[in-house]
Amino acid sequence: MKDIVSLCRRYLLDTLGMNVTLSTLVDQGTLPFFLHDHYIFYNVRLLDEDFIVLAAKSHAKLTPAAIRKHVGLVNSKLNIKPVFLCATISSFNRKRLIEYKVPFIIPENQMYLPDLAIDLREHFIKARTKPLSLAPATQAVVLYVLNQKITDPLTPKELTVKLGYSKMSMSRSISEIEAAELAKVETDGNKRLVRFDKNSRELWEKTLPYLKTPIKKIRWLKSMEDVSLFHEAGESTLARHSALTPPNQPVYAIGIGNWRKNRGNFQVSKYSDEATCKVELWSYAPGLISKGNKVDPFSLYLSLRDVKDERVESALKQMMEAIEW
DNA sequence: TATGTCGAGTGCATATAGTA
DNA sequence: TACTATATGCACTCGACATA
Repeated sequence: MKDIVSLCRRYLLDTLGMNVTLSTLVDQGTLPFFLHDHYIFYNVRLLDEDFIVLAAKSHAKLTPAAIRKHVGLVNSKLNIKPVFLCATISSFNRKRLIEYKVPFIIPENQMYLPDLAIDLREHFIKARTKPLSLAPATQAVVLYVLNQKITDPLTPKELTVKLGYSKMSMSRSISEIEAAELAKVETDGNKRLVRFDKNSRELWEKTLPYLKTPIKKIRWLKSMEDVSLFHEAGESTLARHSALTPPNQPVYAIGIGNWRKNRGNFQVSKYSDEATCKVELWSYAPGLISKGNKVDPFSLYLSLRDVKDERVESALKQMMEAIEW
């Protein structure tokens, strides 16, 4: 919290040439208790006017409407003009705050103080942090790039066409890829271009910590009637890439959405011993990425990397070593 | 300069699954 | 059963560009 206050002081000095002091509000008792969960309050004097600064403890849960309500409450209780202060803001929320005429300061970014006829804006810092793992749609994008060996820059629209996700999902995926520093994201006019500038091996190694198994669920089928809906997966495919013995019950994969659409057509068994094959329900459709009727080696690796079996571990190593990067 | 088009970003809504 | 988390789409808006 001390950081944002010093950032604010410095920002006011740089932009308005004012060396101000933010002192902790003494008379806090008159303010509703719940406000103290969200803000720390400071007094500040700007251009001969007193203000009370509501420094957000965490802006994540504060919507513009809530901030407007809180600011109005503080104004009515203390009869001093309030100013909302936080570290970052999205362009959407900035617009809403301006619509609501809520004075705010975003250090090193923007200051909106209508009472002082001040509306300074520089640039918007997107509150973007490194993801812990990639969304399934994002994982599909990276694996598509790896499998198809794509080097040309891609737009969200192209990815929408190629992978069948909505443009919004692809837009979010590109943001995730940018946040994880997996590729360079550039803008060309109103187009956004994602350029995977690493070689395949570098991209795979850099992406690996963010990747999850594609398997959401396992199902057992009494019979396999329409094999065209499925891609060969699991140990069945791994056996083709290595010296591993194929399993007695073949393993297949299908996107979970495709499974839901067709599940009335399958004879599902509760028990593996009465099934003829095992089906993995994947978070993305294996056919989006794979070129043939088998799942791609990268997704296969992710689907089996947690299997604690020396034979599988050895076969996976063998398969990955054989990949032509 | 005004206007239309299109790509992109956002909050919110919805469906689904997991968990207490 | 209710609540929560996750994943994705919808509706809307903004901004850049092309064209008249």
